Amino acid sequence: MSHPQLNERSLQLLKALIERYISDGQPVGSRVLAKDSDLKLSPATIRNVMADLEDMGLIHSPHTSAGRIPTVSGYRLFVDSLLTVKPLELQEIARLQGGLARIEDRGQTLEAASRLLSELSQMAGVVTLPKREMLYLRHIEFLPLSHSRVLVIFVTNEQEVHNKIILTSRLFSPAELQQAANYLNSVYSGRSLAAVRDAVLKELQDDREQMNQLMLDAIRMAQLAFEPEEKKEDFVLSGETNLMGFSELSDRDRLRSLFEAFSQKQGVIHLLDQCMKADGVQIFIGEESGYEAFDHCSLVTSSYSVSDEVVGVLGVIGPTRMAYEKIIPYVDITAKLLSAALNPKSASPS
Amino acid sequence: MSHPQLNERSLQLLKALIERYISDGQPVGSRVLAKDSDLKLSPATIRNVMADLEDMGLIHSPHTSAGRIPTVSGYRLFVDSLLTVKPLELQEIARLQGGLARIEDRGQTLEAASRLLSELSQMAGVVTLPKREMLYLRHIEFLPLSHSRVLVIFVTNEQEVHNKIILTSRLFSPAELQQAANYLNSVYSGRSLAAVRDAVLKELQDDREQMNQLMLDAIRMAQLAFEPEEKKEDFVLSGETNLMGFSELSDRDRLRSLFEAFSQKQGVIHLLDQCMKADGVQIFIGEESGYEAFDHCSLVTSSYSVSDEVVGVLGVIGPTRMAYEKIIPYVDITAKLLSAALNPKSASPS
DNA sequence: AGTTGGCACTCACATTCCGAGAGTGCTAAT
DNA sequence: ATTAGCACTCTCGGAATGTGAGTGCCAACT
Repeated sequence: MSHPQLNERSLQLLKALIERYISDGQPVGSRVLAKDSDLKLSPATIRNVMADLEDMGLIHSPHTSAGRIPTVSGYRLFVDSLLTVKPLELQEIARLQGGLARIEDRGQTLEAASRLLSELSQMAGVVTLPKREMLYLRHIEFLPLSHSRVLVIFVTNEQEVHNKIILTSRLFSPAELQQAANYLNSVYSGRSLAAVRDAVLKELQDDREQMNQLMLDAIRMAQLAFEPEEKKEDFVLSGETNLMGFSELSDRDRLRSLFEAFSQKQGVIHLLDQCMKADGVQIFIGEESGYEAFDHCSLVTSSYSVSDEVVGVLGVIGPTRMAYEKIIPYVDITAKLLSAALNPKSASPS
Repeated sequence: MSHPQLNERSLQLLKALIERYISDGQPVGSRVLAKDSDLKLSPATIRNVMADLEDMGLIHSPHTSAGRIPTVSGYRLFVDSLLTVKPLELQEIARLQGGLARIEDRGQTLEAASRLLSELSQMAGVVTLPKREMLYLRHIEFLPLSHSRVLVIFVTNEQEVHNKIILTSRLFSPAELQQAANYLNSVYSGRSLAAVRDAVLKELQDDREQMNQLMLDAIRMAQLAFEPEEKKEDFVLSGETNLMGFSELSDRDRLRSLFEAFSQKQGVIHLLDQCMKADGVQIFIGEESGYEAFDHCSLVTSSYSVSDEVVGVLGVIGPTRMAYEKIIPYVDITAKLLSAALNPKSASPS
């Protein structure tokens, strides 16, 4: 067979080439690769193999007389089958844990996680806010504003406060609002917001007969309060400026469209949402993400959870040429630490 | 006198030169200036004047055979004494007003103002969050969390909800917390947070005798809730990416340090705080701001107010070479519109 | 058949070298 | 005081050139 094929040796060379390129940033030529890899082969042989790899679309050369650099498929094969990740040392983990645990405010915890990611990776770190739906309701409160506007305040998961202004059909007295809140608290407290919403809808459809006016009002307000809001989704980004240092992104237009994507938020959120389904570490390389602004970036993500429910995603954004073997464990451990920090503390015997 | 002096003519030429440079971005030579200005002077004469202006440090040439560009002092003189701002057309104002008025959520209003600034100017817009101190308290509420942690929720100015977790000295029952909140609401509602804090401190010092335990507890909690937090200050930034288009900022390191300043926030906040004292439009040109990252930027700001109290600052950030005569009225009007949008609506006869 | 040395060839990149153009400062004339 | 004239300086763009890295292919070797 003169057809290109992926034998053990070519894979080994591909691996060596990509590792070299990741650490150097320079196209890798046959000569350096010959010295770099353990294989005892001459540059000429390596050239043959490299030609095969190029035919298979795993590497390419930017111009005739330069070495080769990995393509997206090359990176993909690399991270899927060739990569050897180094697990972190326990000592290191303990150190990181210290930075995340025991922060009172939730927003600050997320920010700390994001900053942690960016500092570890020297690239950009991102953490989505927890999906509202997945949080469980702890307490709800209504506060009358002017006219028939009512401020709804609800607390979830011990710490987080959300608020929203709703327009009610008629004017309610403070006492009425208080009663409505009491009712809702007694019935729905402890359930997830998604569950509450479903239950509320069902109540409204099913049996209006046996409900008194108070309950009906309360339910109606709850419906308004918990109707889904697309706009509210958000993420915390840190270390964006680190990305300006990388030559592959320092092109004016690329950098600009990347930062524009960051401030539009919407596209990034959509991309991150996709990562919530899969568990474990997930990777998008270059164009794989489908967002033009991310064409020259890779995204390494992992989801995090509260009470065993996946509620959000965090990750690292950097140039496709990144040290995946380090970034992957970083993202992995940060996701676990963040989950631990957000979870209701286990009962601690004093 | 052969000494350089600032007569009417040289000022007129300086003005023409700066206007030309702002619109073109190219160093301005004697020839173009001769044609540009209304003065009937030969290039040679202009050259003499320009040499004088250079001696006075108002302009300088980047190299021997280029035209002149304004220095910081040149710009300063320009904006202080030479600038002719065009007031906006009423029609234009009405259009802008539409975008800002009638947004329910306060956070969104600030964001809208920031975006408005960046869109009008095609540069970056910034709006500080209102100073907490200046807001008046509308309602306060305590919610027990685990152990002796208490979630304090307080509403200010009709719409804004703040919250904070405090650690109390002992465990309080929900009923006790309710009573404390009732007490505080009855006594302090309607006053500014700063006033509340002062009053609370005074209460604690003055006459412990005639207070019952309940009031004392309430006061203590209020003290914890309202103690000043430096960290909470923040601003809303939009259109940062517009800045990447300007050649004078496209230098990698400059751009990076600028964006780093944006994400550090602290320095920017400090700078903006200084603008709160002066009223009317205020301008920092280049190094005047004292922050290295802003060396090549100008900042045009104005303060905005709620209930006739200055509570925050907004402005535009761009390269020193900006169309001040347009930006100044933009910033001015946006500040006024934002103040109007935030103020308690005047009673509207339906 | 796979591997290797040799060799001609191709490019990107840095360096150098003009030439053109813009703009200045100075001086002498008005 | 203003201006025309002139020599001079300096940047910028393009062309020419050399260098070095790296390739592809072929023929020879194992």
